[in-house]
Amino acid sequence: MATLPSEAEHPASASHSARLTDLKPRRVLACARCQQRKVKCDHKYPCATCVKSRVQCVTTQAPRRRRRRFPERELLERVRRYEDLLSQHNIKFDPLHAIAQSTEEKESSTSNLEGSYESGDEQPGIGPLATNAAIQPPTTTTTSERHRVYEAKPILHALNHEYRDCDDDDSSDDEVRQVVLQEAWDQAIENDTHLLFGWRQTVDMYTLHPQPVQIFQLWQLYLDNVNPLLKVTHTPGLQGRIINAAGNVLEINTELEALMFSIYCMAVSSLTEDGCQAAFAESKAVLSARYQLGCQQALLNSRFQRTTNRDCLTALYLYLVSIKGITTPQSLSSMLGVAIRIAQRIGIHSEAYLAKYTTLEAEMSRRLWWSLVLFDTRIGEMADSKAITLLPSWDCRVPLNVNDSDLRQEMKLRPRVQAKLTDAIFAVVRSELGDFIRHCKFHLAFFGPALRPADANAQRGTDIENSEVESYAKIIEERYLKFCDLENPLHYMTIWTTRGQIAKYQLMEHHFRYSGSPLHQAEAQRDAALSYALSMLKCNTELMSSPLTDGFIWMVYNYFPFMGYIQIVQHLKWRPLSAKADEAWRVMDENFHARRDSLNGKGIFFKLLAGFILQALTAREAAIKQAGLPWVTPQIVLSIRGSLAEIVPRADGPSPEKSLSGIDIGLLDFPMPMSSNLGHYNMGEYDELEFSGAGPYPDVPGLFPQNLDLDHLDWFAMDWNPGSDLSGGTRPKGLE
DNA sequence: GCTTTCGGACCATCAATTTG
DNA sequence: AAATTGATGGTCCGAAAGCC
Repeated sequence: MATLPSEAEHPASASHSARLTDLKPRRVLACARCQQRKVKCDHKYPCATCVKSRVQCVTTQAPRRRRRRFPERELLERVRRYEDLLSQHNIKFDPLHAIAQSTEEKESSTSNLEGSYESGDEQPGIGPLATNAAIQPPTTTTTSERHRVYEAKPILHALNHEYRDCDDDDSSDDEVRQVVLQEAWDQAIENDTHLLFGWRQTVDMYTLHPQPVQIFQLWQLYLDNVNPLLKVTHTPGLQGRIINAAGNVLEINTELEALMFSIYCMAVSSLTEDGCQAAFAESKAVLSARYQLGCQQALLNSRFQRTTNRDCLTALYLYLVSIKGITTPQSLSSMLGVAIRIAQRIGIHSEAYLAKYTTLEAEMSRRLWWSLVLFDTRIGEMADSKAITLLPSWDCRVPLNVNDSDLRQEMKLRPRVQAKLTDAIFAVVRSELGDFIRHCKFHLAFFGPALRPADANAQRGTDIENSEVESYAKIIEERYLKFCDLENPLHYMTIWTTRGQIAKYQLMEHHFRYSGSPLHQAEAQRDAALSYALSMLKCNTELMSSPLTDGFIWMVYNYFPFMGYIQIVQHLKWRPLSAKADEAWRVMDENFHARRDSLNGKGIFFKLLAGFILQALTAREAAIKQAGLPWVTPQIVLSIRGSLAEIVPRADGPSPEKSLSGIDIGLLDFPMPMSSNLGHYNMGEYDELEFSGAGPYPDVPGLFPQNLDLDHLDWFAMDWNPGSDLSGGTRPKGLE
């Protein structure tokens, strides 16, 4: 006999009205895998069957009970047909659909007004290529003269036009041909979607959706915590579609469904563990697993690998952002490569293609492209990717600094940028900074040497006074940051993220000038490098410690000021008692303190960070001993000592080797595997100090017992997100 | 011999309909 | 309003197939 969960266990299973069902938590169904396998499920998380099989258990919830199909729709259809016949034969009658008709007409004439749906479920696809209606004649091209337009010449076009008149440049032929070709491929190869996420499972998608109330909760969280930073969805257009979809999760088109699940994923990932429990009475792990499975399935159903639909690509992008905490940067970077390739196939990287779309579509595509590229760049840094996309090899313009409400479906021309402070300020400023950086000499030297101007090498070092980044920093401050309000969370994020990024780029530019250069760095120049590093940490501390960034903290975790730490520690080793040393220790302490929750006092990354800082500490101890000065323990050392005591139980036996600071050196002794992740980032003269063998303190034997090999340290790959599984010490192997 | 797959029996739920 | 009906949805037994 089938054994359903008892009523006591699942109060919602008692008979009551549908409205009550909506308010009460729905009963827990068999997990997705047991449903699929049709085997008994104990309805726990994880369930016994999944535990036994050692697979991820994904809980599902019963959806609102489907209303019984009402035959009225069929009757109305008949009435409509008979009315049509009456109309055709000029027979007078009282039309039942007078109201409906006028509503439809009104909708079609005003469908482009602000607040109207960008595209309903039943409307044609909204992707740039999915709808011809969205294509504008190229005469309205928005390409400005100051931008060169790069348009890849389609080889098919060239082949077909070889024997035609030069004037006969009918690009519509090409488009038709392209569509026909794609259809042919679609027919020839029915199913290749399993290549990335495996085969589609038989799990019913609607069981993975949350209740409508929760859908709106998640949507609101997304609007509060995610959308202000990424701006890859158009709120006035999307909101209506989500409201519609939430009312009937059984009939959502696959692309919108993927987008909804990716929004759920992002909303959950923007929450703290406690916040998630408070809002949804479930752990982040459980909800994330459910929505990630839903998103994967919806993406598979949308055949995302061959998609031309922007919703689908946006969903893939948001999904990838949301899984950052549970993937290695290497895997994520590979997946982002897929997303970038899809974006390029759609053409959103190119103004020549974007000119063919409506203003709204083109603008949203630009936002998506930039967001994708900037995320790919960061993950590429972490994964030590040799190929990054942030290069001057494409011409998609920076998104306009306009509000969502300034972008309307019917617009023919780009809206005029009037306000400095729009709801897209964060996305715009970081894209502008990215646009500037991708053309910088130092950036090209590190990431795109082949694209560097021929004289760039000669220029290095000779124009020391002429810092590209410094000049641009002033422009950004004048153009945007000075208008920002430090009380406004989004502005606060914009100010400190931008300044932190600029400090990082100044540091990189500094090393571009001096790395391998015959010019010797004066102390003042080294101090400048230190001040950039300190600035990186200070900006990061502002972001980490302010309550204003609570909702945006998921983004802050993406930018650990790794280079800043390296620079500071190197400086402190080189000049342990310099004038700025005390400030450097204080700044590190403040950042460490702000980061403490995310480090959580445990995990391999904490040990790495502690071991790294210990290098500077050891140099300080030696210098103080030598100078005969009194020892004052930096605050950060006390914090590390406290955290270490928590994570490493004191073993009995001979007392371990201790430094002046009281830190057990042995506790931080671990092998250093890992690939060279700083290969592209030369530390300049510090390399000399670090690896020459003699070191800066040749007369102090055994100075660096924990001398971490900075050139082989996987710092970029560290994930400081407390929600990350990786921070628990499960990776990398060999360090546990 | 163990595991997986899946047809379909069985049961719960609840909107619609009927009854009193 | 209560009882009844019947469509729909969820569970999981157990036979059959697959795998080692």
